[in-house]
Amino acid sequence: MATIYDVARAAGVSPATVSRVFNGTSVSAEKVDAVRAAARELRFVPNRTARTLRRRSSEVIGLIIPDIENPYFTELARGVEDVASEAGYSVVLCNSDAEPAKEATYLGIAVAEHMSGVILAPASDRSDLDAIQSAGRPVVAVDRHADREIDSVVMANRDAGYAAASHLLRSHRRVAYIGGPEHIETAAERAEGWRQAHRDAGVEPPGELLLFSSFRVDGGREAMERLLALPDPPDAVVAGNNLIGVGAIQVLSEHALTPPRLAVAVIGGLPFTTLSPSAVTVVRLPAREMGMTAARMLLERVRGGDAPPRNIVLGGELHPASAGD
Amino acid sequence: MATIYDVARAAGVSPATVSRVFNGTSVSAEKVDAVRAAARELRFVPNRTARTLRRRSSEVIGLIIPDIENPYFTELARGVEDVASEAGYSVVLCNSDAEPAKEATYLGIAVAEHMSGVILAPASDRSDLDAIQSAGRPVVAVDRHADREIDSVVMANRDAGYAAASHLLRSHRRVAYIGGPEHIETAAERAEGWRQAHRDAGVEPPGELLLFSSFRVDGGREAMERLLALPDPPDAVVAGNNLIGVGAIQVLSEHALTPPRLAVAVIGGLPFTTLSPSAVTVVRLPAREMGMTAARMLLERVRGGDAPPRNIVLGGELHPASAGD
DNA sequence: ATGAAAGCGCTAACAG
DNA sequence: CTGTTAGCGCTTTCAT
Repeated sequence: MATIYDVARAAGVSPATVSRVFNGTSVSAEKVDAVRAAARELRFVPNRTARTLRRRSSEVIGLIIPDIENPYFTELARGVEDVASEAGYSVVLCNSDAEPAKEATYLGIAVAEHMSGVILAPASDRSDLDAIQSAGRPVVAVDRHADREIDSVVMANRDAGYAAASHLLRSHRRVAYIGGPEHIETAAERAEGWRQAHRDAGVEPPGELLLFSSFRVDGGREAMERLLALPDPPDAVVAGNNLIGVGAIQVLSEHALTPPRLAVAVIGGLPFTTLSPSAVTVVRLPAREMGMTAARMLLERVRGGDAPPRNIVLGGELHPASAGD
Repeated sequence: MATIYDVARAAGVSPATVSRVFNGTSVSAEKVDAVRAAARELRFVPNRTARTLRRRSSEVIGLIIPDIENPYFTELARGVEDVASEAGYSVVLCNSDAEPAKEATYLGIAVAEHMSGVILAPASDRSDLDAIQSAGRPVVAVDRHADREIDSVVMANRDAGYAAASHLLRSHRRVAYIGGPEHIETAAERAEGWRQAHRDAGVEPPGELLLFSSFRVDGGREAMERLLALPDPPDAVVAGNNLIGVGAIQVLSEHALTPPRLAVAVIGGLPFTTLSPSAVTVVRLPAREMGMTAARMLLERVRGGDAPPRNIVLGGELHPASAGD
């Protein structure tokens, strides 16, 4: 492990000059060459840890998401990564499992490792951002808002719920909604869209068709079973996210009600659906774009931007479309 | 950002003692208490960067995978993470996109950041491990072998291909295979299992039914289209991985051949399938276990284990089962 | 058991 | 443009 001292000696310059060469400050051409040659010769790799310690900041940004196995979040991660690596930042992906405790651990790591900033999909509405904020590290919230005034980028959840429900209401009488936990903002907002679509269609939202579950496959399964067991079951259903959609459709298939036998609209993409594209309606959520936007906002803050916090809502024009992602 | 010096002053001890308290070496009970109190008071968080610089090793392990959006790899990541965090290590997830150049970049970051070690799903058969190995950092290969003698854990790919094909051959005449790129070891081995199953069934493997494509959804789609266009199309197909399976089934659905109309066996889980569980045969690959095993092996090396490199093959007894993950 | 002191490798004033 | 120097915050001998 060669250091800048080794390189400096080999190139006949001072360590500072070596550092300058690797940081793009002005050095005479000949010395640059000498340093580069020596560095190559010695297989010199700058020690990032030392640099981070000195600079008190590293070129990595943290991304904390609640479920690394949910394609929605990996797509988001993709977006973050693309923008970040373009700008020379690495991103480290942390899985909070939707547990505030794990989230707190990772937030702690972020400050202890001097990460430049964090993009956080909050696990609860009470994320403790005190430590990281007082360390001066910017945080941007994605998917859900944090409990304080920080940059955030979220989906037009209400619109998505509205689009899905009103699409189904055009040709169906009893349109159910299966959402995530009611206390999660995204679930509540999408449900509100569902309600509004009913009202705008001149119908009172049927309370027994509104189910809050979990944003996971088993949540969708269990809720769908309950809906089918109703005395007067729905003839259409809005799935509050991709995984709920998967679970609901699985149950329908098991009951020989594979869509479009019973109509389904899913909020969020179905990247690995094996259904024919026309069978299910999808209201796509631009997760990748959300990641890219969040990354850009974060980098702006990292570079010292101090505009007032902005809240960006993505997907103003949500079109129900066929499945297939 | 309090430092150990601040804590030391507040607690009336030396910085060394504070360090000892946080590293579990012997310190008298009263000083421990004083230090802990002061640390809490000052909201002290040990600076990991400084520790890493001094110790020349950090408690993070790198995990480099070719496709973060493939559930197979996120499941693997889950396994790694569970074992690692249990042992007090964080894992940073890096997406090589199956590009050797990106892989090389991340390998470089791993040494520059003093990561304890790396778990690598090689993007090619010529990963350059010189730098990281000469830095003394252990590497364990997962999913595919590296081009040199290091610990590795892979799937019983041949068996998986064999199990899938022989299952289908019990009730079908023309069983195709769609695999990833032929030069990728996993693809080649699974194909070999498919061939062997034919021979054991007393049939010559039909060359026109063996297609090498890409390990992605579009690869599966395109190959399935080609198979259906054959003069004598197959009546069953083995998908070489989960994404190929998704693509193939999508195409089948579009041609009104939804499984089990045309029989499909998929190598690897179908976590988000929306098919009824009995429609598709799945030969499950224990990705999570692979991650856990790799993490354990890596940690052993990190702790100084110097046994000769081991090669672990997972899933000796692969049972074809119904879909649904 | 505890403290003093010397760095880990790099960067950023500050001179020159 | 270039070199000297002083740390970043922590761990770890080496004494005591």
